[in-house]
Amino acid sequence: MRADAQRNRERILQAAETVFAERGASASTEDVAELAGVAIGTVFRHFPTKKDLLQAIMKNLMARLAARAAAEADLFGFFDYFVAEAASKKTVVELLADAGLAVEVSDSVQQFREAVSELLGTARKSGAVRPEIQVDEVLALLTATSQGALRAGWDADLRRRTLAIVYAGLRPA
Amino acid sequence: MRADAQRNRERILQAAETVFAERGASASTEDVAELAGVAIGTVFRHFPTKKDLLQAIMKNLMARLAARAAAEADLFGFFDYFVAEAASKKTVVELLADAGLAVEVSDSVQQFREAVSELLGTARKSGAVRPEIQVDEVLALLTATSQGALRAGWDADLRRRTLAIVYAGLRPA
Amino acid sequence: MRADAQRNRERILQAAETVFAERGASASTEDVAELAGVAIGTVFRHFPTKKDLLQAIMKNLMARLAARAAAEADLFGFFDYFVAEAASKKTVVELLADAGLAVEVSDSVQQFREAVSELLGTARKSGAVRPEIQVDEVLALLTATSQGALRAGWDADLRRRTLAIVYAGLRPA
Amino acid sequence: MRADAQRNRERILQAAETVFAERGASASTEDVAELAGVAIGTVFRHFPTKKDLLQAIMKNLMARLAARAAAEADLFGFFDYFVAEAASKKTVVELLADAGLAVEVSDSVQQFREAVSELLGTARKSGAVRPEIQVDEVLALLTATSQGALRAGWDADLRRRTLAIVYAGLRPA
DNA sequence: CATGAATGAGGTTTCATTCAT
DNA sequence: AATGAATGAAACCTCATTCAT
Repeated sequence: MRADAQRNRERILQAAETVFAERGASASTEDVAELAGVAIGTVFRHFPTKKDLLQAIMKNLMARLAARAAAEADLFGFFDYFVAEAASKKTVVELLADAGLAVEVSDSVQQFREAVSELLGTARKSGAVRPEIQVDEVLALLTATSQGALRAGWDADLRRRTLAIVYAGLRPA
Repeated sequence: MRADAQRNRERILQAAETVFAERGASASTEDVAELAGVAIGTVFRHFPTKKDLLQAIMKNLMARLAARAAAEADLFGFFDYFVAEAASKKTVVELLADAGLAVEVSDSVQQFREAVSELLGTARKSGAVRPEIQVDEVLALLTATSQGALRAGWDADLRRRTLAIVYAGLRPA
Repeated sequence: MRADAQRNRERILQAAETVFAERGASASTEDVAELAGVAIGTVFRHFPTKKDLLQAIMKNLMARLAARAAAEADLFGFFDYFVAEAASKKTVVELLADAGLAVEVSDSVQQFREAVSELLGTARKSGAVRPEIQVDEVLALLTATSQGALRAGWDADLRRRTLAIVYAGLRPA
Repeated sequence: MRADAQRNRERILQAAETVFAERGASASTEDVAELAGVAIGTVFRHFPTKKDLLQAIMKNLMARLAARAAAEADLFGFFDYFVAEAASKKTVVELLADAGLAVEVSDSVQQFREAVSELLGTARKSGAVRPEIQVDEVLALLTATSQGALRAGWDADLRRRTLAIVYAGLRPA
């Protein structure tokens, strides 16, 4: 791929993330093109369908989240970060949870899952989380609370109180 | 309203609930009309805009949920029911969480909130839930887990394990 | 026709005149029914198509104008009245000028024409109007200036100055 | 703009003028597209709303009329031309008189007004028109007679006789 | 490769007219 | 006769996708 094509690809992804984050996945591809500063044809050359574009964003996002999770030491800290982020990103969570798209980004999802699994292992060892809790439940709670935070527009205080309950549920009695 | 009109209104609402539950709020009004067995004009006579139709569904739903909550004795039992229901209804949860629509159905939302508040009061008195927990957090968790159950397609077992964590978080230590 | 049916017919005509005068001939029949205080079906029972309703209004109007013209002594006075009226009635003029409708109201048009002809005769005899001017031109100028007054929104002063020119054109040199 | 796009834009404008001239401003955009030989989307790409399309026609028309007025030496000659043209163009006159649209084409209207003003000046100087007559009245008469010619379907002879009266009104006694 | 104009299916909404109540 | 709910064609407009330039 030529250097300028690569540059375009990245600008499109960046623009798409912004646009879809602000207006949801039903925002138009034309708006993405405009923000990216390219013509609509260029978007479709890089991502043949809108679905492809959404998947690419998702992949990108999962990779970043996995990196973040890998760099983080504390499960609850990561949880806080993740849910706070979700509150400001519409698509992130829409896509995270949408099984229809998830199938074809399984690689990045897998990496993300492993990073969270790692954090969970540490948390269990340190006694911060009950030993019988598995990564699936943690991911489920992560998804659920992100969605809630995003779609119901929790304020910072409600978010804190709600997560406190979830954390209490994860801790040993 | 004439009897036949009333009957149609209900068939439309029923059809709309089904259609939007299956394909989300972006399904077409035309499909609703077809399933209801009426012409498109009839849908728009009863609900002048698509938004009106969505709001009517929402109102309906909240009323049913409030009734269910009022009839239920146990907070956790209601929680189980609610989240299981959500798993099979796309719109329910989309709408529940969408503030844009919520504004004009606030009456029914209010009733629902009160029914949940009642359950929470009972649960607190019986010692099943910590006294400092408020109705906002319970609603937040309800929304969050419904969304999760719905959008991420949790199976029955994952749902059970995830809710178990939430319940543990609500109980006194 | 039963007395109540007759009453309804008149209320509908009255309402139609108001509604179409305010919002033009593209206003909806439903709005006419509402203002008349009858159901839409009643409007269509009395006037099987919208065109019929418009024609009936036109007929009504022409009769009133003919009466007014017959009662008036001075051509220019009638002209003033007519154009001032037009300025506040959308449909009047739309319909007056629309040949498509005019065909089937020719009776009333004929009466109106004769009333104007009468006024013109008087004006010619008194020397206020040149003898070679015929009723067709007077009607043409009547239509033209009404349309202008209506659609271009002439204010009272512009109307006066414009009509003054027309009157000067009608008078002997 | 690409050459083909420019060509399409012009074909659409041309088609729109024809269609609206024949059937009035309530003719459908779809019919315009068909006559222009483009898809409906193309019309809306060039003119995002129907109103925009109507305004563009209006602008076009005013420019042509202004050019014609500027090229003409004689006020009465221009008047003849204008009213004869109107007789074959529905929209021309509908739009000319419709203040709702006029607001945003004021530039072209202004140019047209000035061209007529110029002709009027010449006519006054040559003694063909009374000195106290202003451009507003001339424009008013232009609008009025165009509307009349158009909507009432004056034939060539009636048009001539009617305009003769108007011209007599404009001339010094 | 990039551009951006063109396509056309599909969505929401309006409204004259019909017809069961 | 009156009612008003139902019909469905037709209007405007959007947007994912294709393709000539």
